[in-house]
Amino acid sequence: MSQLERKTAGVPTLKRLPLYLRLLRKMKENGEEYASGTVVAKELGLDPIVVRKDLAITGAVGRPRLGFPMDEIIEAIEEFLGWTNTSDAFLVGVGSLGHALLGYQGFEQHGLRFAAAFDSDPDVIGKTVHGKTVLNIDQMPELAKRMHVRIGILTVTASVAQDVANAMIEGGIRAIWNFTPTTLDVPDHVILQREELASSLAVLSHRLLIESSRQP
Amino acid sequence: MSQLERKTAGVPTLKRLPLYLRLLRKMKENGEEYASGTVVAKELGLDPIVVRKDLAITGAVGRPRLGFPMDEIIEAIEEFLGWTNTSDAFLVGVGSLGHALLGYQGFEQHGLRFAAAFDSDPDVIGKTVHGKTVLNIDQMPELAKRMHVRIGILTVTASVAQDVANAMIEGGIRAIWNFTPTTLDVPDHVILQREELASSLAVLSHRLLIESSRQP
DNA sequence: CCCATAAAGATCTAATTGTATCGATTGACG
DNA sequence: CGTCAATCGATACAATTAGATCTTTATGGG
Ligand SMILES: NC(=O)c1ccc[n+]([C@@H]2O[C@H](COP(=O)([O-])OP(=O)(O)OC[C@H]3O[C@@H](n4cnc5c(N)ncnc54)[C@H](O)[C@@H]3O)[C@@H](O)[C@H]2O)c1
Ligand SMILES: NC(=O)c1ccc[n+]([C@@H]2O[C@H](COP(=O)([O-])OP(=O)(O)OC[C@H]3O[C@@H](n4cnc5c(N)ncnc54)[C@H](O)[C@@H]3O)[C@@H](O)[C@H]2O)c1
Repeated sequence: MSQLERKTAGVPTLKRLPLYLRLLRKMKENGEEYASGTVVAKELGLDPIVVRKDLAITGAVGRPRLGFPMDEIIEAIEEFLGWTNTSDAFLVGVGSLGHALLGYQGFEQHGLRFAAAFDSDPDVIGKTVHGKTVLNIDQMPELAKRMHVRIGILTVTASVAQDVANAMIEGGIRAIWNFTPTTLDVPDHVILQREELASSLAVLSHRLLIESSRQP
Repeated sequence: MSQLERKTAGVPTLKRLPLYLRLLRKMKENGEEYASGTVVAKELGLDPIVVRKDLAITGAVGRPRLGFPMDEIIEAIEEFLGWTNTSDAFLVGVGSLGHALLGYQGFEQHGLRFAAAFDSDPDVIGKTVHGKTVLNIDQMPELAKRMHVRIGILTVTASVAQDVANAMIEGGIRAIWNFTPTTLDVPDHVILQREELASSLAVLSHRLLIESSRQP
């Protein structure tokens, strides 16, 4: 128990932390010096107890009556998520989705920087997209090794997703953020994060169906 | 208990159902007539027991030794999710993300059709994006009412997300799929589904951090 | 200087989800 | 035609997570 340096948190907690972080940064900009779990909870529509427990896991200590010192709590969350030092990532597949992601400014605030983008389409290779020149996919594994890139973002056509994932792993990439609907087969030591739009849609559809049948 | 016609499922189950559906459709194309929970589980890297329980909730009945009849199980999942009749949806905010979503073919297989797209930018209004003409946002509430659209997809600039959501609700929209980082405040009867990229990234980052500290 | 109070922090309980076990059924095969 | 093996389906068990209660602490007002 005690030999583990860094506490490990449950997935629901991890998913809420970025929401706290975003709100806290905004509150800091407004000049607030302390943030209590209570106001954070109210602002985000969550239970105060959940918020307090989530914040506790990051190691931050709050002061009764005041809450958590703004700088400390922000630092603690960033530290806990590993967002203090921005990580380099490769994006592969500069189609419409890849295009959107490359242009999204929000990632830099979450410790992620696009070190390079790759594609296999000759029409796309060499083009500059949102300030990044698109490189040839063939160079990817070699470059990943040289730059010690650990995160790969997959936005290629579904049918080639496994091949590209293999190439990423060959290049030493240790975590793959998979936006394709393909179920990837990877070694144990590689972390997979699937971004499944269909799943979210399923939750929404089902809730809508339940609501509709309740009061038609 | 028994007066509820349709069973309600937990979120994790709902999120897995689309994965089953996609795989089952592919198996059907390959000419398979039955699908057992075991092979589905193996294919998707899940526990067979979980798959069986998930499939059971849809009401489908399987046959020992064979599995579930392909047509029945597919039908049962679609029915359960409300994907048998495609629903019309409005997409608001045809920026880079909205552009990508409009061009995504996958949604039609998940019971969702973009009835129309809207924006406020005069440079975008009137343009045709992936076969859809972009309309003026001012027309949205009125059109939503007339077409009885129940689903709204939010891909506008974060700062105007609440305003646009209000307009959607004014138009009678009952479920909002929110791709912006804004925490929306909506009446109880409106269903909110937030698509939070930062949350997924947090899970990935944290796992990477844990892995790295385990074997550096 | 003390008291009322808001908020953190610890401990417990309940619900949800995942995991395991066991029997029942049915088609395949010898 | 009978045995076998695979699979469903139900039930029981365990772990995780959400939610609730209670105590402690420190601050700000009187
Ligand atoms: N567009 C969306 O909104 C959306 C939503 C959810 C999921 N997805 C998934 O994301 C993926 C990409 O979607 P998209 O709409 O951007 O498709 P797209 O066709 O626009 O883009 C795919 C890109 O991948 C590139 N590519 C193909 N093979 C490659 C290879 N071997 N190496 C490198 N690059 C290669 C293509 O050149 C193209 O630029 C798809 O799997 C899709 O299912 C897209
Ligand atoms: N691009 C991404 O990859 C990405 C990822 C995650 C989240 N998001 C979020 O999605 C949203 C859209 O991102 P984007 O990159 O497409 O931004 P964008 O600026 O490219 O697009 C925003 C669009 O919204 C339109 N718009 C602005 N105000 C409007 C209004 N009042 N009514 C109707 N339309 C209006 C703009 O004209 C523009 O076309 C943002 O909130 C962003 O934070 C984007």
